[in-house]
Amino acid sequence: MNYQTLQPHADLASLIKCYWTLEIPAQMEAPKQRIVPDGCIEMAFILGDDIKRYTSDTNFIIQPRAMVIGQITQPFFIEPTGHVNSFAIRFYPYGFANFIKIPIKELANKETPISALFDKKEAEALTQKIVNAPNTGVRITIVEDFLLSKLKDASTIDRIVKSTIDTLFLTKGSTSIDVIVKDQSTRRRNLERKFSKQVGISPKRLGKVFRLQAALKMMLLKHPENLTQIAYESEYYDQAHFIKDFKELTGTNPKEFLSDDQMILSSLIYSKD
DNA sequence: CGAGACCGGGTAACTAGCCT
DNA sequence: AGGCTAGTTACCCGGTCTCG
Repeated sequence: MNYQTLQPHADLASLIKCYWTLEIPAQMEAPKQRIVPDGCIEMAFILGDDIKRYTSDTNFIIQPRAMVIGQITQPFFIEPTGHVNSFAIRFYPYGFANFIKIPIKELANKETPISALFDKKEAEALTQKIVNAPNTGVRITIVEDFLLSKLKDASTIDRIVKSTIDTLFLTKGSTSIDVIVKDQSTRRRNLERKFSKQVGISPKRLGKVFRLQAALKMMLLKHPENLTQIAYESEYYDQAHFIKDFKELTGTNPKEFLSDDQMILSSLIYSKD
């Protein structure tokens, strides 16, 4: 397995967190991978064999080979059908809205083919170029040229949205929205509207995702003595609350998650910065 | 039987539709 | 954009379950 992350060009660094590539040779029994929400929006190109995404225990769809995955608020289960070779762009929560015309809310919890987001011919041309490119460096150049040409006004990230997200991230989602609104020159309703437009999910929901990510990181890196400790350190009011959120966002409970090597592996892959 | 893991219900906080 | 309000979700705190 080969997972790599790369940094974006300075002009796009405010919108793009990183690029990543993943290569895994075909396995006889390719395991299902669990993808946990991380608050980011991804544009992904599948360069290897098809990837299935389960929509229930038994039903699945084949993911589009060039797609955008919006905010997710539930776990995604994917499964390779052969060898894995993916190239993806990870956008900050507010980083993708400026590139498209349709409300970003419509991208949540699913894959959208890029042909549905941009001019069809343009999208096809981009996909072809990415597929045919000799290496990741060239792919990044292609994608950056494309994105820069689509970026109408680079300075349109709403400052209030950005500072709200920063606050939520720094406090692991524990700051109440009321407190955030008090410090800003905006009303609650207005902040929600801005989030809906720029991020695609509500402020509270994004905070929830950040808090879970903080807890996950702690669980994976620290090898905790007990889970109660993790709950408190990641700003959960109590264990009950921690477990409830954990189950909602990852599909399993914390103990089970820690005891399954495969889950740990896949969440490390997808959550690494 | 004690400690950690987990569940459920009432209330406070949040979200979203509609009106101005 | 701001304000009101109904419906929804999260918080908090009570409890049970499981395992040594």
